[in-house]
Amino acid sequence: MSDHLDQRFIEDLSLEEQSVVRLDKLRRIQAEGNDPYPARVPPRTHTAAEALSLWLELSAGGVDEHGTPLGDNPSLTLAGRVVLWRTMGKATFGTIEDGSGRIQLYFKRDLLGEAQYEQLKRDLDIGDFLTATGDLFLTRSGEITLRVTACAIISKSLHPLPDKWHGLSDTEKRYRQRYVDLLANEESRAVFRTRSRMVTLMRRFLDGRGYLEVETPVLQPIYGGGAAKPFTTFYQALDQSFFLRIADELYLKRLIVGGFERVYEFAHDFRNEGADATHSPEFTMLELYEAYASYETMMALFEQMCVSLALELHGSLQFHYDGKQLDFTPPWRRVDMRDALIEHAGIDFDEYPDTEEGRQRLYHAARKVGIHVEPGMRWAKLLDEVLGATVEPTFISPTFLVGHPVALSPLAKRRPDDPQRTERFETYMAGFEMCNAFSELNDPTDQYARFVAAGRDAAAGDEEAHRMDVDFLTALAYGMPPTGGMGIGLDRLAMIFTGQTNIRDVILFPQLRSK
RNA sequence: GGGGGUAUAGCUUAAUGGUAAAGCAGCGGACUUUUAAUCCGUGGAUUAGGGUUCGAUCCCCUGUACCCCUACCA
Repeated sequence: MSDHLDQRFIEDLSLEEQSVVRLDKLRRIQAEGNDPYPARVPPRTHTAAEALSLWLELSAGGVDEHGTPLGDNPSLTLAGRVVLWRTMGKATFGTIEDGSGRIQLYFKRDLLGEAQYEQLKRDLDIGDFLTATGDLFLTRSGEITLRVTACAIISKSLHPLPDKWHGLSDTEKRYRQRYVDLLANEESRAVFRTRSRMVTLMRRFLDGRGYLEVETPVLQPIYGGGAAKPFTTFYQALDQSFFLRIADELYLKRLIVGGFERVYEFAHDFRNEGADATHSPEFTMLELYEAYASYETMMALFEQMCVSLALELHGSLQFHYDGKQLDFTPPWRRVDMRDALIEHAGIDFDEYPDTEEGRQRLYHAARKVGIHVEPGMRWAKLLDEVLGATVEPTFISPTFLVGHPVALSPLAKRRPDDPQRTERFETYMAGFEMCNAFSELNDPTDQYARFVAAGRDAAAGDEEAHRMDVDFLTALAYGMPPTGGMGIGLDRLAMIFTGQTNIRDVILFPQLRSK
């Protein structure tokens, strides 16, 4: 039945026995003059969900002993993927699924005619897309069902679907072939619907506050706005190496310089680093900047945004995540980094200045409280290690961590009361970082000094050190108003609101090694 | 990078140093209101390579992929 090209198709796609059978059915449908992939199909009059709710109206006037409405009973045309199929001789029940849900169809030989009925029985497989026209009735067991008078296969499926009851659970296949995961697992579809809804709500939230959504370059000649190893690429037309952005911070601030007072971007950022349950090398960050605002403004904004997300997505400010109870009720706890380190690690970083001597003493102090640190670690790195090991895991309900030292925050403004610390906060939920915000440093001379300091690390071989960006400094030198800015880890926030504990489960197509 | 785990039919699972089992899906048959329909019959599989062994899916080594922990990643 299959010609030469079909044989190659079977080999190249590694079609198994069942798929070859389906391919034969496909060819038979064509041989009988029907198109299994028609360009035009009868217009769908209702989705499954619409048909089900229509039944409430139709049945309001009562139904007869066959389950048919006594009153008006219009003809509807539905379409969807066949997910269940039960033939019982001269009658068949099938269930189709469309984007709105599922509905049962009833096929009766006497109604369809023997030829079409037998053809359907013979050529249709679970997984095929079907269009069906008929009227609604209620079966004996009380299920709303379409009594089909005309139908057609509108797309033939060659691969058998995963188990109708267990779905697809193989992790690797779920990531590699997300389409199979989605079509087989309603829970997976729900996760991505929720993520999408979350993004919509965030956009609406910001738009409602006069923010402007912008797009800035993914390919950047100098990577900046964070501390991370970049992906590198080559820009042929410019004959120059470029980097995939690790952040869009410095571009959004240029827009503030340019006079846009409130900007945001949902940015795909790229960091050429390890992947684990909370890190993906390609991830999404929402960054936003607001002129004449400070980190206090950002704190209130993030809190309000998350409260509205929790109410919209969970209907409550309290919900469970990974077995932990999270409480979003404002005001959120605010914890000073120095106080928290004294409390949880017994280390007061004010007693360890950022000098070689102070660094060494901090190293030993960290060792003493049992934290795994390396002798060569920089002061800021040591502090971060201690923080990550002792303080961060205690932040389950949303918590603002404030009071970061300048050395950890090269783009943040100094505190007026303590120039060695910054106007910065990070928000933690369920023990990991969700957001990072500060009063943006707008003093070009101080920013220059910070780049120079970072440049020493870069010269020492630290790929992650901030790079001197003269154009950015030039922008600041034209004058940037006092500005509050924030970066929100969108994937992580999606994990919180969808109950997922692995970042790959909220990314539609996570990268895996090629097989 | 280090450590641990997993890999069996299209899917979900079982078992064994001696012919690899089941449910769903498939194929053939019965059944004109089923509900994961049911009933009868039936084909199909041990991640790749090497070793030990009379014999390996199982034991050993190597590779590959995925997962977890750890490290890296503020």
